Amino acid sequence: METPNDQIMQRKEKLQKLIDMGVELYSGSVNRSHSCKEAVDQFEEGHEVTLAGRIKALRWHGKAVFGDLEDASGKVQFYAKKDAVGERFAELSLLDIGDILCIVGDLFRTRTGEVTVLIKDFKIVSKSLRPLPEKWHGLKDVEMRYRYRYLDLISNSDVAAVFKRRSRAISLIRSFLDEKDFLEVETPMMQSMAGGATARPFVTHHQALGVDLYLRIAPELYLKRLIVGGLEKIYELNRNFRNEGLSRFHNPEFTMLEIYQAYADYNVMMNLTEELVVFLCEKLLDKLELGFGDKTVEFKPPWKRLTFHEAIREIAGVDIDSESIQEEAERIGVDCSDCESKRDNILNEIFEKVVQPKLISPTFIIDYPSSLCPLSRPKSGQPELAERFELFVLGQEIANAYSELNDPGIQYEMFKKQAGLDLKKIDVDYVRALEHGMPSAGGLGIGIDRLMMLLTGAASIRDVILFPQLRPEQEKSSENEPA
RNA sequence: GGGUGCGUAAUUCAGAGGUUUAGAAUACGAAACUUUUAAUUUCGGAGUCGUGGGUUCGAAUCCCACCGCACCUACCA
Repeated sequence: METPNDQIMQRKEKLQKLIDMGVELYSGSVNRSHSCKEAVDQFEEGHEVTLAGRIKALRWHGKAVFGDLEDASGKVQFYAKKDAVGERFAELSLLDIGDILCIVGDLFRTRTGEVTVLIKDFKIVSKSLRPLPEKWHGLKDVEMRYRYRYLDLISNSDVAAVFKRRSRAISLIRSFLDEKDFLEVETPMMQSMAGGATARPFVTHHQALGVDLYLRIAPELYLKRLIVGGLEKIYELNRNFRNEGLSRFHNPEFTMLEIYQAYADYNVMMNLTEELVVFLCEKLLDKLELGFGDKTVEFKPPWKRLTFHEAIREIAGVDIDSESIQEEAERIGVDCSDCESKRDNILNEIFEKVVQPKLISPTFIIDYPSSLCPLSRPKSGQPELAERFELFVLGQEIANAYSELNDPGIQYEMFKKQAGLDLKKIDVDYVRALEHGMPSAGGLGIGIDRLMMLLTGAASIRDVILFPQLRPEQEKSSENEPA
């Protein structure tokens, strides 16, 4: 019922004119001789180049026009004049900002010294039917930036840089681990039981098998099966899915790096974590000190390592030997109403509320009370502590690691406790695998999206995920229909 | 789930203490211009002020509901 806006109408009219003129649009491959950047960097007066890209600006001068052509490498100016293109000038006059254009021409420098292509021949590769966002403020509306990421990428030049850095980081992680003889593996994302973490899963259904399947919340139990199978050093770098709330730090699907190493323990994984993150900082940023607002994060190793109890004593200033830890908590204003008066729960509450936000530069917190982490191996000689660490940076958890539990008896008891009465929820095959004997092992998980937030200075996880989860777009009007 | 804030042209933003026809810039159309580069000059078109109700002589503006988004908070490895 509504008419599309007049700019779309005008562009459609231009498209029709081009068609009427017999111009072939939306055609096939284009053989470029250079990228825009190469054309500028390798400038040679009079040298012919064939370039292609999106028109980002047009400056008309009657029977001549200057424009900016942009491809993935950068921008180059082109210049077309009626003398040089003859009657095809009419075709040029139907160009719009946003059109995809292939140009053939000779390089020259304008009187201000800018490298420019003097167009001899050209081809409209694709006509743009919708106007681009405003040229110097770019696209600001965050909803539109996430929803229409292509527009964000076209109009905000720094966005591509974030995702290029992310891609480079992923590639560096692989080469770092491959170099150390870790084997990259792929385990099921559709699992008949969603194990390895406690989170609400997404459910789907397999028609042919007639069973419900869960999108994995963690690859952990499959990776450990591979440790049983003798693959000693493995990692998986891929998506996990958790059916929980969205926030600045949570997206329903997120990228996780999990690494397992047989015969290692959490100390080995701690060193590996430190080495990996320092490696990434050096390769990606060429520095180990990052500023975030008024805070400075110092990645220079060795990183601070505090036991859970030390952290609470030193950072929260709590007397952890106190008779009444509850009183201590209340003294520093921590609400423990949900802690069921359990000492470890209260300590955990103090840790999360008071200690964690103060962990700015990378800090390993080690040796958690066993009761807080049933899935890890008790510390030898101190069964009340778990061989586990978490890495915190800027108050956010970045990594989590354990000396893995490999006792099938204890594992089975843990599963039974978690499953309650529903014994069908127990991954008996995993217990069976452990019964065949699993080497001691260190296991490490690193949240890649949060790590990328650090490495790009992003304030929201949505700034490091190309297409973050949003509520599906509503059918509002013909605005949404194809132009 | 709870709280706070925001939603005005294709885009970036003004306007909010109630008053003629809701402004600006970019973008778009017309005219001039064959070395401009945020091109310039002149003219023009473009908006159901998120949606729906209410108060009022009169609402973009005040009130209510809904929709969408953001932030905080809660839940959650």
